[in-house]
Amino acid sequence: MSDKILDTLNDKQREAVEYIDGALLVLAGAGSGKTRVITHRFAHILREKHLHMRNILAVTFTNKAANEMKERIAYLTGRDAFKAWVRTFHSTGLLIIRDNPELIGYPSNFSIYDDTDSKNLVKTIMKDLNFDINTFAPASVYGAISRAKDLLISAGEYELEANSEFKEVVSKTFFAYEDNLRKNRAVDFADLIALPIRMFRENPDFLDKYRSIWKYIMVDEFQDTNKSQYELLKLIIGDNNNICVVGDDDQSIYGWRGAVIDNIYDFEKRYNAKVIPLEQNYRSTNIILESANEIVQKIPDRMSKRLWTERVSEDKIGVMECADSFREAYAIANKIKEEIEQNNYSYKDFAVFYRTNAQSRHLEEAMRRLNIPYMIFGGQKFYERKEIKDILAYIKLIVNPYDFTSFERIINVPSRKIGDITQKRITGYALSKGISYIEAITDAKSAGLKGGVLENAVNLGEILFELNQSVENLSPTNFVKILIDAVRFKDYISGYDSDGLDRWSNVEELINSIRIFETINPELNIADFLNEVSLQSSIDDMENERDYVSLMTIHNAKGLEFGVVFVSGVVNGLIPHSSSINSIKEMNEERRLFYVAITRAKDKLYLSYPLVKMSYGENSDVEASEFLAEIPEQYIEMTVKEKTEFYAYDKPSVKTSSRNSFYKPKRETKIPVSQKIEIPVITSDRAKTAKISSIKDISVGDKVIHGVFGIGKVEFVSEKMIQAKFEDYGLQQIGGNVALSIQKVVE
DNA sequence: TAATCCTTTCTTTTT
DNA sequence: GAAAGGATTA
Repeated sequence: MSDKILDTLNDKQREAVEYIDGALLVLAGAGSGKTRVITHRFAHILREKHLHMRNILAVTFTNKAANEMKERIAYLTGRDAFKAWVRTFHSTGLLIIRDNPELIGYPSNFSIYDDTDSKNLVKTIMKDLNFDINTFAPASVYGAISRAKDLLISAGEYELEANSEFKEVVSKTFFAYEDNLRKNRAVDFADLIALPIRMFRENPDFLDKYRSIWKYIMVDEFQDTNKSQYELLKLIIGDNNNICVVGDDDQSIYGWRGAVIDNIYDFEKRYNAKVIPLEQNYRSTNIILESANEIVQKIPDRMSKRLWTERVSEDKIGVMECADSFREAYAIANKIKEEIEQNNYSYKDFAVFYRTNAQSRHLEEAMRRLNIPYMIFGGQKFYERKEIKDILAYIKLIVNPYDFTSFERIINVPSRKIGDITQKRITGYALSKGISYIEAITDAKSAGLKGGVLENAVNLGEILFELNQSVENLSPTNFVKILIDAVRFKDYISGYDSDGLDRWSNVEELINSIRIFETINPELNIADFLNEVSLQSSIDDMENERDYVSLMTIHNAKGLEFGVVFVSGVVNGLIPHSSSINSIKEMNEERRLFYVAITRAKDKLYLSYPLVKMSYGENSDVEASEFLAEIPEQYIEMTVKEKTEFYAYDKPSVKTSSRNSFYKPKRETKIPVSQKIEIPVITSDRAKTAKISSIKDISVGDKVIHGVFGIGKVEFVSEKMIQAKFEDYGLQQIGGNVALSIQKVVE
């Protein structure tokens, strides 16, 4: 009889799946089917041991991976895997804290600070402590604090080893930072792991509860766990040796975030684990795989494993030497078009990787001009856009009125004529009385505010108070709509700058995602939505239905695969990055990073590099990455080779910034005359639009453009609103400040 | 005292 | 080429 759990596996995979009791280390090379091993093993254990879904804990690094695993498990078991404990480390930690926050003295409505929030807090603290922000960057101080927390080092312990000026600054900031997190009733990312550890250590009963639930444990991407994550695991494991970790030391690329490869070696010894290497790669061709092997084999102390593949191909690795990164982007875009025409690929089969987010701009521009649908993952993430963070800060403050960082963020947004000095009055008042910021704003008179400023403050306080009372009662969508309306966010955002329309459409997208959240989780409120978004990662919302080219950093690409992969900016200074050249350890990580990039490719790989790179707004000459020379010559084919001797004209830009938009001649941009690649002249990639000053400028029959709905035709106009029919969204009513949300399309 | 404009600084990667 | 700090204006 056929068995879909075991039959489709190769010998090694099957061995790993069937090795149920005792510790197991699966050394899973790139593309060797590790997700398959985890999901099949999950299903197999359930069946063999007659367990409930909740009895197995599987930890991954992204929500996307978790969701895919749940789907696979559902398919394999024929059971509802929605409740399966397949989660990220951080969301597992959050769940444990939420289970009983009183154990660490937190209320149930605590806030979660993301990196930006935490950095802001550090900065405020450093200013308060009179530290020079120019000498000691708040970002690196926060980095030091969070690395310490990942190592489970407390502020007190850090202080003992603070033997430099920088470390002393960190130490003092660290104390205040922890103190402030508590006062703000907030936890940061590191706390999501560190606090559960504390809860478990201090409350054995609490730990026992989880130990009795989780009878089997699996961890994905184990090479990327840091000290605290490993500690948390050790606590959960206890005497139960039924733990399986899956990892690949060659793909460890998060050392800078505190990940320790040594965890793998330690695991093997500590638990006397059986080691099963998975060496057959099902993803890449022999040429791609052998080239990748060349890159990492120079790293000493690797765990022994040599990947092999049955996929033999004639296709060499395409190398593209381009005049500058602008032309590089066009070369890539053109190559994508060419591949699609010749080889029946669709856009989904392509990905372009880069080392730094800043590199995405040229690529984006090239994709747009050549009409290639694309999606950028990471970088300026949706939830990190200013307007979105502002609204989320409002919600955070309403849910947790003691949250200073959120208070500080929104107190003068939109402008309420409350500057630094007035703000300090309010915070001073709140702290001296021990009351929440919402109470302090509402009682701003006692804080010493007067006149219009006082009125503004009190008004805001009342809005926030009302909403605070309604967190449980209002549906998330209504909650956020009322909020946005009450603080006149639309008027503010629309008059913001020339991007006002874009920004407002982001806000509408936020409302939309809240609506979706509400539909999926009808019983949850806006506070639950906050928890969800704080832990979302950049590739989580990757969808399968639409056809587009994926653009992302190499770090974001881990775990993914594409038919054709482009790695751009393969120059010394980016890959390997200039900040790594002085450290052997970091150089090895750069190697692994390049290895990860290469091994994402199934059929074809292109490596491209510019001869001139823009940095600090200045052009400088660069050379091809030293790693490139390590790829065997017979595997390489030079597909594009441009020269840089000829300089023609300044490159045009699709979008000019609203400020400083006057023409400023820059250093000549190098564009060779003998150029095969065509830059299309685009008259307009958007409809030409004209701003209107009031609703009176619109009449029935006009074509209009709306940030979210796109282009539509006006069918009805009244004094206060218009109705228009949109291509994708049908008939929509637009009210409020119509002049700001709509523009006329000029034929 | 807040908002605006101009100058300076700085860019790795992210759950 | 953007974001953030500092000086200037209102």
